[in-house]
Amino acid sequence: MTLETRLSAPRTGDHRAWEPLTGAARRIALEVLLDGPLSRRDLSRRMALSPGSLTRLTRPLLDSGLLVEAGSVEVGAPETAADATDGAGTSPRLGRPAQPLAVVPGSHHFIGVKLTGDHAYAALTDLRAEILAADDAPLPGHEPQDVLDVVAALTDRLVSRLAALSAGAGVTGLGVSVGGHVDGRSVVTDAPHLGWLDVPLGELLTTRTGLRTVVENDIVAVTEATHWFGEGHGCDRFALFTIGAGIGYGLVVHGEAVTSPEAGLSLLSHFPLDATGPTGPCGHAGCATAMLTIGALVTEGSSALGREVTYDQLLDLAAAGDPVASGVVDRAGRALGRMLAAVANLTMPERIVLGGEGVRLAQVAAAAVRDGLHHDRNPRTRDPEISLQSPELALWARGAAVVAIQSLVLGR
Amino acid sequence: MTLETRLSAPRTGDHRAWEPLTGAARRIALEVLLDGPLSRRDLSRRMALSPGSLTRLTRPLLDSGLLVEAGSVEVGAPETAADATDGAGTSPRLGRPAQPLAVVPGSHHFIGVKLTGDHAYAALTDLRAEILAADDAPLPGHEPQDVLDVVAALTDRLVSRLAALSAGAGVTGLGVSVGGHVDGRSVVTDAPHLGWLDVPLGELLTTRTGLRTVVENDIVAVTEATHWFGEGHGCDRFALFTIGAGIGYGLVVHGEAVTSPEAGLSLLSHFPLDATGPTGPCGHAGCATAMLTIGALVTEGSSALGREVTYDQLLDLAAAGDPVASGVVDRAGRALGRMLAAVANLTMPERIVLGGEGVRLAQVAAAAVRDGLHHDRNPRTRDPEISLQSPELALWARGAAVVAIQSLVLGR
DNA sequence: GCACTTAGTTCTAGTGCAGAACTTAAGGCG
DNA sequence: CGCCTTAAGTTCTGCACTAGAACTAAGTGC
Repeated sequence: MTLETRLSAPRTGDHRAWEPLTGAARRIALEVLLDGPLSRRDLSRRMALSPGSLTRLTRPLLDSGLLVEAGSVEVGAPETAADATDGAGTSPRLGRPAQPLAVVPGSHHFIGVKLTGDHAYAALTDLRAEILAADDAPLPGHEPQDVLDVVAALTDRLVSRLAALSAGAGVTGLGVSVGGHVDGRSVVTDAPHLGWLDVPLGELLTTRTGLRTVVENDIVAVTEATHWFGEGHGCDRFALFTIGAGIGYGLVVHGEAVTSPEAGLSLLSHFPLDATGPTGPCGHAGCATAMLTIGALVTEGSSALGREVTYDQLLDLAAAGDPVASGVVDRAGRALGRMLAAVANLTMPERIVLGGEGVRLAQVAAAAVRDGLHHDRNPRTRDPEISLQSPELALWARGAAVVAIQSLVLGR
Repeated sequence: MTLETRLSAPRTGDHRAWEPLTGAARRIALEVLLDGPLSRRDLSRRMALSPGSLTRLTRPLLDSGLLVEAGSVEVGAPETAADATDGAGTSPRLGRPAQPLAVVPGSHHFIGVKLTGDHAYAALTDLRAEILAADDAPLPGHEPQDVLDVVAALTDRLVSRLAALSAGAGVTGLGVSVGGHVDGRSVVTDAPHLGWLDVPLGELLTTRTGLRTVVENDIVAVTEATHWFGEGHGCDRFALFTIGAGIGYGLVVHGEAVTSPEAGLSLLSHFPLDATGPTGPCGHAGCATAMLTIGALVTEGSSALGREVTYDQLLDLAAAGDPVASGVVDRAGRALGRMLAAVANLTMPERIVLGGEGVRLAQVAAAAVRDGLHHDRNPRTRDPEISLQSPELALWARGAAVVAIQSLVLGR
């Protein structure tokens, strides 16, 4: 160990900065990373540690460049950060002002790649999962070798982009997400869209790119991103429901994502929502796929209107009051509401986050969604908070990057 | 502290035995309580502690009489316990034999009371939640005073029974469960069946009985009992679904019960299961209440058969092959299957535990339940394990006792 | 300027853990 | 029968981390 320490020069931002962290120091870094600038006093309260311990524990974190005292530094938006902290606290503005600690987002960088059946979407992020650059490429084939080539090429390009943005900075980790089942954040045991069974993608990419690589199911990855840095932040229990080409569903309970072997199986695709609804390709009448996916709505809308419309055109028409389009959209909205009622009844979340490329449905058909939600809910309940996520595709790649961030920060 | 130690004579089974426990010692006691006899070696592996620490930490637990070395003692079934441990391990039967540690179940006793709108059911249990005696009494009224009187009378009677069973033993804690919402395991904020709003039942009973008292929602309490000592034991994620006069639903995720403010609201009562089903008192067609409760099935069965039948008679007829009874029962079984599919799809449990007085439906209509389950499940999924719980009413009171046990063991 | 309040630091004593060496209790084997 | 092997459990020592007290720092209000 002493040998290794001597050999590797302690550069600022070196990813080794995390590794020797003891339990308490790790937790401090994690708290500050997730909950923005926090003073030592805040931390001592949160973690039930004495003030003295905080001085001792934070010093190496500051020395290593992972944290800074946000009061005296210009990272990102200095005043905003300071204001937020001051305003948020019990701020009697008395006594010595607190010295909030913040992570230096640029101290580490990560790359996330989301794989679909025919394309790879990549994003470069900082330690707080802010997207600095994005890129994508088609997959020439489904052989693991094809995918390795594409991911390596995307990674190379983003590494160069990062070098251009800030000289000397390197990438700490790579995260890859894929539809299907992933074991131990490393082995793709079953990915139907790629036709893969037991491909050790993590290992293959670690040797190919030289980056510490983790792999996770795509919806689990987005759920983690939503939990750590997104609309589910600070929530002990929330559900993520995405609408797009398909239906996605992720669950966080007790501050931790549920990662069952079934988490990647698109369990809600055939959830029954409207017995009188159209029948999807699966043969189920009025199932979630037939009622809510973009494809289903485009088909329904085009047939009802007597002409081909895109998803956005359909929603625009409904928003403008077109009765035919509204009929189609409201019916879907009502089905969405009943879906959310089922989620709320069975998982009791504090919040439900809606996302995916088709999330605009929830805005346009907001009243119908509420209707459907209340129809299947006990009137004594309070509605869960409902947050909408941006429909950007880059969020899927960001999810993969967050898994890489977690791997570093949690040390596993 | 030294003073206090000197003042309180260290009696065996004194409930103070738990209180000075430090974090690690508490966890050891908890592991041994929940996972039966464990050797120090087992514990050191589970808790990532050195063998030396185990010696140090277990000594006071043995001295206080909370634990015993199960190899040299006759508690309950000595040979069975020893065999189980030996058989379970990697048992190469080489080297020094492990000395399993076990809790002394009789070192503490608890009373649990379940309140309904018109009755109180009480149970006396040991530290492992085994029921030693049961009792019950009608409630003369809904005033808190009426309920206090009944609970105090039942408690007195069970304390006497305990004294008769084992001289000198006392009761460590009292748990009370009630349908409705309970705050902080103490205050009944809303109990519709009793017409209560914000009754500080925990405090009232603590002063009235002199026992450390905790209060919890009834279904949460049964869920905790199932989790710690019942069919959900050892499960990281499971759902409990009870069929009786109403529908009950509890959820454990990441080894912890979900206790949202909504957990006691009977959220699944109106869950839609069969659009063509009968309409319940709530006005929903084919909701869980209308399809699955004992009352609904008795009504359906009696009307279909043209004569009054009891629940058990209906199930007997169906089991014997009566086509009319089978029609009613299978339809309910199928609805139950679809209910379980929804639970499985949305919460991804390892196991679903079925309980309640009407649980026999799941046995008699097993094939229909499987049908309904598969109808709404992705064929790539594996069925969750399904366990049946005894339909005994005493389990509800046991649940209340378990909450009292938890209060002591977890120190909150 | 001075008291007051709260944040953060320094120092010391004590706790609790790991790790190594040792003891104990079995089976295997010549 | 005695010795070796294996694995569980114990004892002891050093170390890492923590709490707590006393102290310093940096502001506000009078």
